Amino acid sequence: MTTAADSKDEARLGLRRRRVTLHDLAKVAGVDPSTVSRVLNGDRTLVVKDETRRRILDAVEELQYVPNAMARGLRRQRSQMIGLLVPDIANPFFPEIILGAERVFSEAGYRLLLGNTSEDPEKEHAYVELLRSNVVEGLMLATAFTQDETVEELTRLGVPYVLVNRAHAGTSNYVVVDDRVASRGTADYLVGLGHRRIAHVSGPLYTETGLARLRGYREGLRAAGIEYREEYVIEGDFKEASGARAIERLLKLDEPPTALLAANDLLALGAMGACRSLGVRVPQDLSIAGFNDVPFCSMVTPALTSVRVPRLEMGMASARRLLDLLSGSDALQSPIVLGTELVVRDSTAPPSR
Amino acid sequence: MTTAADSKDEARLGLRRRRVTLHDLAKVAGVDPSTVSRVLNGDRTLVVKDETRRRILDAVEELQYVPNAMARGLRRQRSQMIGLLVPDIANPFFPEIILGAERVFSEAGYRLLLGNTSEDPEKEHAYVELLRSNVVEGLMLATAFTQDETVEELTRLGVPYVLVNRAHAGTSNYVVVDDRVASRGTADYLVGLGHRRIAHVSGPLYTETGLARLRGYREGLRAAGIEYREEYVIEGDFKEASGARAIERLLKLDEPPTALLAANDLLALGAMGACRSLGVRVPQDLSIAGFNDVPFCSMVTPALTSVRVPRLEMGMASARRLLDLLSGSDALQSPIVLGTELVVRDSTAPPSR
DNA sequence: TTGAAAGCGTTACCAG
DNA sequence: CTGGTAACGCTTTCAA
Repeated sequence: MTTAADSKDEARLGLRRRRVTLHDLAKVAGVDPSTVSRVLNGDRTLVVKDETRRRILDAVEELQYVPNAMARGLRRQRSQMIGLLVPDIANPFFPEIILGAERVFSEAGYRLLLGNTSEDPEKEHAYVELLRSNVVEGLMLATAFTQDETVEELTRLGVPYVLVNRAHAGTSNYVVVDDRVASRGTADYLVGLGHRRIAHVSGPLYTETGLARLRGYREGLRAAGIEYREEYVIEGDFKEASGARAIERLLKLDEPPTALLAANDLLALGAMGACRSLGVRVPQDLSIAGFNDVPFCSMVTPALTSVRVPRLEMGMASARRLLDLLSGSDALQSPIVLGTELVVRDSTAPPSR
Repeated sequence: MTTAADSKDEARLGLRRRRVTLHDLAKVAGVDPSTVSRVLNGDRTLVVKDETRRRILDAVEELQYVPNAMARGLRRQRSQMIGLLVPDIANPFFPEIILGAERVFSEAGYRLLLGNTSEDPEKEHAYVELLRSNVVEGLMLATAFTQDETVEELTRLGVPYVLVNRAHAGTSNYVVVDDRVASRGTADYLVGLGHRRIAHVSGPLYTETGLARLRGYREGLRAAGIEYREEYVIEGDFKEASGARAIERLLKLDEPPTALLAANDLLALGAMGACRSLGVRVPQDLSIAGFNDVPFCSMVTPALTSVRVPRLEMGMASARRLLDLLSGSDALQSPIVLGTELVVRDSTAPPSR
């Protein structure tokens, strides 16, 4: 018992005392380390005498024992960590995805290693190495601009990964929304308001999302019997500035549009800003709709009509899928497609002309 | 050489082949594992024959060897990981802090484990355990509502940690801005515009930041010889709704204020929203200033005047301090206080009455 | 029901 | 300059 007491004093002493190991604990409890391990891992198959268990648990309390995760990980070949890669945490699209993932993972006893790739392929690759070095057991990629190369490398390595908000031909482990259908829905809505001259600022057309949203737009117009006008479609880059630039060009046309379907909220916001400085009123002179429904949509004036993407759900679903993969369920599951919803606010109205 | 070739074929085969260890590598290179280790760790003191080095490096390429981080960590007693705790990633105040920290840490070869505490003391405590279990080497706490208990426990344990945007008596390892001075600056500015009836929606008064900003406000008024009016100060909780509630009460007063100094941007935004629905024009009828300058300040209409807090810098400085701590520099450093700047936008103007 | 021993994949020390 | 060997702290057979 003196051992225990001494240790306690040591603990009070504080600062950087040697870590308590299973060994110390076993000595204090008067049993073998392996027995301690069994008790601590709640091994239900092996039965342990009640009194022994008691003694061990007491010792744990006494010594404030916490197992060393690296030793355990090395032995078990599991780190209990997941890597989550995002292109830019500051982009309001991602935090909720992270939140959703964190919720599911922490519930399952996994920790989250966060990586901001800044859309840099090298950084991205560094995180693949992390997987190979057993730092993480799986990877969640929320990086839309990802080099396909990375995805292919992961597939080749045969390691567990899931794609968030992005599809890929080589896998079915991804969670997305149907961008085409959602975009089509917004187009339909604008048509329903009475608009005929509807423009579109797209995302980069080398991204899946950019393309799909453009397709949805075209589909909506076609269904309404509205002729496609090339000058009404401008390729942007998902950032504010290109939305502003687009609107400036559109308003110079002989027949300017009465509505704008932007491929994301930032583009819409940029467009709104440009309208303000040009003295064009939204929605009276021009209706604007965005995509993603990031938090600021409801904060700007006029509040922005947008497509709600269930980001929290997306993060959670992706995490669950990855967990499935990790538990070795080899059953090939199909991609997960989540539903969207058009949130109508104040930036859209019937055309006044 | 056959071994190497075989391994290569195995690699092409892909899927879940056994990990390559230092042993395999040593065999292929025809040297002892310890020699490989020396070469790979770039030990400059020990000299290695060029040809040996060459052979080893070739083998690394050949086998695509990546060291096992857990084995290394166990041996070296270092995980190369830092835990970063935030109360809520979705709060726009935090992403940039995370970004700054990530930048510094990844440069230094550390990885970031992200923890969302949701202001839940239990979760917070779970992350302290992570430290004790050697998962992370240090902790960065960006949680303003943190129980003091946690900080004290960390101090007692003698482990490396740093506080972000929050001071604490028991330590000098924190990075903050001078909230009082910044708040005072905004008050001075409003006074300078000609306002005399200036109200304040504070943060929770059990937070350091909440208190300090209130003090700055009072100081500014006192310096201008403006009498303190109790009914002009309302305690909020840093969230939109309480900003709205506050403004409703303030506008019912016999002498409603002509300016509002909000303790953060969310409060200011809530106030702005309430003004809109009450038909009160900003800034003509009421000037509003916020605090933190989160990204949406420049996006709302009218754009919100606010105090810029160097969040990226804050994340970086905190990370650097933690790195210092980790490298065992025992030199007691003083707290880091970063400068702020008032960003004047469209939500503030001279009083019209 | 418990103990002993053999690793997990590294690194660091000591010989040679 | 390089090889052997003993840990790091834990889990998991295999015996007893």
